[in-house]
Amino acid sequence: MPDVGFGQKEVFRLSDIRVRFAPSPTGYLHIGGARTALFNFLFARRNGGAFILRIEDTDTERTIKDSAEKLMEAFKFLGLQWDEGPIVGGPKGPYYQSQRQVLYSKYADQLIAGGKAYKCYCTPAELAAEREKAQAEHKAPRYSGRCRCLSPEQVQAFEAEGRKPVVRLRTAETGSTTVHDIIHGDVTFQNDEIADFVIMKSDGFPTYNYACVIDDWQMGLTHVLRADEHLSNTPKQIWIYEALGIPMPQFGHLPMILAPDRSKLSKRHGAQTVEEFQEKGFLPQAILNYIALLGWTPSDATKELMTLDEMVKEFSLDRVASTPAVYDTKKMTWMNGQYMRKLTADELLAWYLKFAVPAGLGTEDELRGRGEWLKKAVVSLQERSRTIDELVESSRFYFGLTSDGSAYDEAAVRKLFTKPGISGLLRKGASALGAVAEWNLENEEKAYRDLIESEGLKGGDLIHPTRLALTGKTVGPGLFEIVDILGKDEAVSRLNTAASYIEQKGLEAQGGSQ
RNA sequence: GGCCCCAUGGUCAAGCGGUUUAAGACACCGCCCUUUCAAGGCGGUAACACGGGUUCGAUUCCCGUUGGGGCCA
Repeated sequence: MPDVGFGQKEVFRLSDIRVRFAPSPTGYLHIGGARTALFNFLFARRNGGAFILRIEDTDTERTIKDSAEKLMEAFKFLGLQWDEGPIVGGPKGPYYQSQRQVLYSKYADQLIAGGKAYKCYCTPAELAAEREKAQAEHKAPRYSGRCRCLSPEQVQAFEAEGRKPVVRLRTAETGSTTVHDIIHGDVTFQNDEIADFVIMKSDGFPTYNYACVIDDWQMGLTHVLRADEHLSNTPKQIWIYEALGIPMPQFGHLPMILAPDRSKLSKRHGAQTVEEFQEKGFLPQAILNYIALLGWTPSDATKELMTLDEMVKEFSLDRVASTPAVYDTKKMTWMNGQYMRKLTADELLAWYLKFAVPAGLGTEDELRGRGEWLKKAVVSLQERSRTIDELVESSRFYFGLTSDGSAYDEAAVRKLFTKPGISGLLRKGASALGAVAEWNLENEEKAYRDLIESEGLKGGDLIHPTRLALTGKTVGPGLFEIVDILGKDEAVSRLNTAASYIEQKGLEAQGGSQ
């Protein structure tokens, strides 16, 4: 690569960079696709280029209704904004392949007229027979090329039979085709493996490889960064570029993201789409940060926590790995926790509200009406939650406990509510709190500490049962924080309720022998 | 089946021929802090798939084997 990297030429090229993400609308956006999109996005932003979104919806059988919209919603959620594509438009549209049919036909006709492609009338049955024969001979299944030179009479005969032709590209039987890949280096394929492949199907729709080339060219792409699974398709695409005599982009095949069982991501692997992680209460910045690290490392590999802006500044293709990565939800969950802790109280509350309403904790208006109180409650759980979902679940006790005792953790009841004298102690706690004149954290804690001292107890002897009485659980925020947020009346009431429950059930007698 | 890609701890991953007694993170296990749980701090267990070369010297380069993945149908 001579004279690259100096002077105006390089500067001009950098600002000219155009990349794309081109999903098929056949389902949700899984994290592999999201990662490919992210790398394209980062590469474009880093170099001041354009990031294009194109929907590859020519395979009408596999296209799932609304999934293009779902896909775009996932992009919106992640904050990956495309510069050209559906909704935003752009100079190279339309950005749905289904609306670009005339282009595919036009250039197919041009290829046929130029002798670079031809119509093939072979039936699926005939092709299957050929393929079986090849397999039996342990050869690559390869089209024989027998429709290459049909006479006008033969064509007429086939047409009369009502056969619908496909269009095949004429390829060479000898020699080789090399992909100059940014990630993998040169990868060479023998031409006899390629054969005359189909570019237009008998139903008039283009094949993936063909439509992809036409669009990548027409949209002026400089780089094609896509998943490794397409590396084997690339020599065919190169043949199309050459047959058309059009400029080729640079290719970069990104390592795949694999499921924990090391196979390709698919439905049976559980949570793996952006939508699913979104529903589980993952933050977009955590998802982005985590998937960025799958196949890429910043120059300081020990600095893992990065904002999108930082990633943009740091991104470079030569730090992209060529090895596939298995994703690990545990690490992503940890990272999500890290990001949750960085949120301001208001941001956290906003996220909380989105999840608390569907979780049945109240209507949006009701929750908003609890304003500052709710914010304090949510913040008290911030350091203890790794997802928004966890945050919401762990907040339930603030809204009330059922009075029949089912709110109390069973194992904890056996351990803490069976101590002789515990109900009386809880009632004393209730009185102590009830007597606090000015309700603030210091006074509440002092009242309780005084009680502990006068009873000759260790702190935990009273604190643990109190936590259980107040929250039904043994884990949670600091006790006095809980007391303070609950408020005097509620705290007193819950303590007395617990005491009554213990008395009614005769729990203390059960623990008497301890 | 043919072709292609890949190979450092359970996972991500640094390393790009000697500076390595092989970073760091997650997970796991201890300890500290502590009213619980988290968070935080400290420490620990754990890896260069195998076999040949090349080289004064290979985790790093080449070949093969094995394993994993993908594409074609």
